Amino acid sequence: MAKIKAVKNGTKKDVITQKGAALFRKKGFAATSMRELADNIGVEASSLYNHIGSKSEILQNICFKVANDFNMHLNDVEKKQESAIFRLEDLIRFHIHMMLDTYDEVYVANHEWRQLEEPYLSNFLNQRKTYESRLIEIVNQGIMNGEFKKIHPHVAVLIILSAVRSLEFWQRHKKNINTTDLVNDMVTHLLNGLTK
Amino acid sequence: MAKIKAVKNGTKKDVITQKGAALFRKKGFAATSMRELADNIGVEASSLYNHIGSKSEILQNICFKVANDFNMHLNDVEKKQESAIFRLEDLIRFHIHMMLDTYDEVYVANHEWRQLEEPYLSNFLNQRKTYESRLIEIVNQGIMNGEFKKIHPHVAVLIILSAVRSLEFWQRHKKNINTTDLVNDMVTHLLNGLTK
DNA sequence: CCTACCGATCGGTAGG
DNA sequence: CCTACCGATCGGTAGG
Repeated sequence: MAKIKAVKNGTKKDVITQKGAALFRKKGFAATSMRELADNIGVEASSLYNHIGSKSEILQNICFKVANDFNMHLNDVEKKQESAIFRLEDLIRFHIHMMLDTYDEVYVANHEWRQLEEPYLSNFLNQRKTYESRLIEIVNQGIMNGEFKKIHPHVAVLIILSAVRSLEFWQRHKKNINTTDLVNDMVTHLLNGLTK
Repeated sequence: MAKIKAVKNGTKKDVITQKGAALFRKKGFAATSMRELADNIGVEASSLYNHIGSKSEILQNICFKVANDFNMHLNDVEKKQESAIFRLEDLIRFHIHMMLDTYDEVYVANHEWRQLEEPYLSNFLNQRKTYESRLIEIVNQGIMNGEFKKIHPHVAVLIILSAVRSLEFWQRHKKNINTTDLVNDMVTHLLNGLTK
């Protein structure tokens, strides 16, 4: 039974979304054709439309799934009411975890959101802006507490978010350093430059 | 005379490259049509081909121009034989400067290189890998010197390169913080987390 | 899920 | 630099 659960990838729609994410990451959304995606799955292009409404819809599914995962986790972190440094480390570790475990989806959400159509584009950007503001608020609290250096919280958040995105390049180096070392080194670099 | 120099943007080919960079950044390479680019310049699509050989060639010009600028500057920095921390700060400031001054081109080189065709794709990736290795060597020297903490130099370089890329999101915040503050805060965050 | 097909748009060329 | 046009490919639909 465990085997069946491990093998199945959910509905056909889920398969299309996953294969779509893998192709969109490798070639970009606009440069990937529905025929290519269909080939990759093993059906004709027209058959895809029994499970999804349009090519755009695949991109929407990917982007909003990723946004939702990050928002949900941030909700949890905010509820904890721990120190700012604890919450920030939790968030950094979650970002790294998401990047390593759902690489294609996160990559596509980071790079191809520009190809979303309205109103999805505006909605996505709003969500991202809100997420960023909530991170800034956490850093701000840490500055008030005296946990962090007095730098612009905006700049600190930009650096942290970008640093975790650097794992996009990680595939090449996977062999040389193990994940635990990587996460610890990253947290050290990012936080010890921020904590007093 | 100064006015003429300020107005002219070089050859028509340069205009095409610049307008191309602006459009490729906003919409992506694959999602930008030659008719759109031509409209933007104020000619018919077919007229573009008097100045450039193909759509791909525009992307090549952008990516290799950017790669060259970074390589040339790194050559200068390596010649200086200063402390590792001095050279690293110089490099960080140069990256920030490039990002702020030639935003479209750097953005496109960072995001759309995937759309390059062979042999340009391989060549570009090789250049990037070499550039990264040279930065790692600088950090490594700093660790040997005792200037830097003992973290994986690879991880440090990934964080630094990603952090300077975060300026891609900077446009939105330009009004709130001035550039000098930004650069200083960024250098502080990145280096004080790295220096003993 | 497939065959057959649509109108639109693409990058690019010929010829002046 | 433009008009006129090309073959190829695109996302998507009809109908079974």
